[in-house]
Parts: sequence; C-alpha cells; structure tokens
Amino acid sequence: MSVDFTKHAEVQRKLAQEEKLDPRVQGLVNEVIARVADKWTMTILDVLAEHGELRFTRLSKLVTGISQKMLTQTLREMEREGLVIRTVHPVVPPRVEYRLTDLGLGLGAAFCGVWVWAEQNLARIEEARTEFDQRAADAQRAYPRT
Amino acid sequence: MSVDFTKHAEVQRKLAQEEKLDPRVQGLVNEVIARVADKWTMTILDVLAEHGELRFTRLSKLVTGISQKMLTQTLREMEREGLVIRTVHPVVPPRVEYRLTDLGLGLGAAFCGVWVWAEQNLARIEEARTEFDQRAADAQRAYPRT
DNA sequence: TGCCATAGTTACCGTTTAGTAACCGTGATG
DNA sequence: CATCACGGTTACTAAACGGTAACTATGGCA
Repeated sequence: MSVDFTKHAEVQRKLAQEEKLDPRVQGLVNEVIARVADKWTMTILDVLAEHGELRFTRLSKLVTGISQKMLTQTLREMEREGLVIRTVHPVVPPRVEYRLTDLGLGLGAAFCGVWVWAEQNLARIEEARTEFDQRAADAQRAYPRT
Repeated sequence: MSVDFTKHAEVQRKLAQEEKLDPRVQGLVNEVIARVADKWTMTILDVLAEHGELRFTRLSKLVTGISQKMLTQTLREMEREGLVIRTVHPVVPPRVEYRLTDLGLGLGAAFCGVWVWAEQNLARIEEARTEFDQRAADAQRAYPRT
C-alpha cells in the first residue's frame, strides 16, 4: 500500500530527460513501441525467449489461441523489425526455424519489467475494475437512462 | 555487436520461472498487457508521469493527435484499470483533473525499460527494416508475381 | 437575448484488424 | 493413385477502431 516516491521521482526525471533529448524521436519511439507492443508479438517473444529455437508448428501450439495466419503475419513483422531470424531448411516437408536476435532478446528483457508489473498487480487491477463497474452501476441506478 | 549472454540467460530464467508459477496467470497477464499497451494509453501515461496533474483540455493538447473522443475513452479505460484518478470539481465551467495512481506510476516505471530500449535501438530497427524490404524486393525481381 | 468555455456524449461512417476455412506445392509413404 | 506433413497463402466475413461533427449542460457576461 505504501509508495516509493523516490522511485517515482526518478521515473519522472527519466521521462522528462528523454523528452528533452530530441522532440522528433518521441514520435518514432512511440511508433516502434506501438508496433512491437501488440498481443501476439509479446507472447511470441516470450515463448521464443523461453524455448530458444522453434519450428512453426511447435510455436503455434505454444502460443495458445493464435491462428496460423496471425502467427505467419506476426513472425514476418518481427523478422522485418529484426527481432527474429527465420531459417529455412530446403527439405520436404519444409523445416523452418525461428529464434530471437540480440535485438529480440533485448526487447524481451525490457518487457520483463512490464510482465512482472502485470503479474504483481493483477489483483489490484481486477479490484479497480469491479470497483469502477460498481460505481458505474450505482450511478446508473441513481440516474437511469431514458 | 557483442551479446551479453549472462543477461540473456538471466532473462530466460526469469521468463521460465514465471511460466511455471501459474499457467492460468499467463493468459490474464497477457490480457492486461494487451489492454494497457495501446498507443494512446502509453502516451497519456507518459504525459501524466511527466506533468503530474492535468485538466482535460491541457491533456488533449499535450497528447498530440488524439481526438476528444479517444481521449475521453482512453481515460475512462485507464480509470477503470485503476491507472488514473479523475477528480471532478463541481464548478462551472467544469473542471476535471487527471493524475496517475500508484499503479499507474508503477506501470510507467515498468514501461520505462521498453522506452529506453526503443530509443536505443531505433537505428537498428530501421536498418533491419530496409534490409528486409531490400531482400523482399530482390526476391520479387527474381520471382515476379503473375 | 445570445454567446462563451469546459468536458464531455452521441450518431454516423469509413478503415483496419483478426478469425475461419479452403487451397497450394512437394516428396515420401501406403 | 491417393494421402499425409509442413509451412504457408488467399478470400471472405464479422467486429473493432477511430475520426468528424453535432449535440448536451451550466453559469457568467455583454
């Protein structure tokens, strides 16, 4: 329940510093993050960080819920961004292996913090949600819509 | 160009550990991250971390490019997740202030790593992209579509 | 009387995204 | 000759996203 204001102040300083460094960069960084921080990309990053090198079918089983199409698509994008390396062995049936580049591993490490945050604060978020919804329902009862 | 394998191994251990902790959690965490890691949410988080407390109109000017609708919408979602606090002063014209909760500040801190990563690796990503596109163009020239 | 500012909400509509399911090539196998 | 495995690609469709513009409420002010 207590807050580490030292840490927060530090974060604020960091964020402010980056703003000052280069105003143009902000947009680019934001774009990169937006591109990289999507649902499937993060899950694939995680799975590849965990298992090292994986073939397409194996990957599709480990990334629960993804469709073949989205897996292909996301992997291509990640390859384009330089996050994964795609190795095709010219045999039949085809054998294609995917693994993270240094860049990909670095991103995995960076995301680790968010991952940990999410894990640690799951309960708090769910709590906040039900509380919010409760307040919304109360307001609804007080001022019902037409 | 060199790789810090120590760090990477560490990351892999961390990620693996978390997997083991609770398989159900993975889905939940992923959902939370997916919800939180969108373009506007991150930008707003950033701006609020930098400026502390802001009114609606001021916020809309600092978050360049956002429409009134999306700002309202995103702020409501963030409030629901417990990331921001919305304070309404019952005066006229209305005065509404937004600021981050501890949870929001914590998320900002966690994302800081990703932010730094993106900033540091911008060049490498752009490089990877042009390289990829070049290879794609070459392949295209070698095997033109019908 | 009419207009201002603030912080929204709502209706409408085009764009983007993601999922389903079918199809493709190839060589080995039955 | 037909089927399977593997790693895709493609067409179709439903849902979500996000932008514009108009509308809301309220008290103060000219």
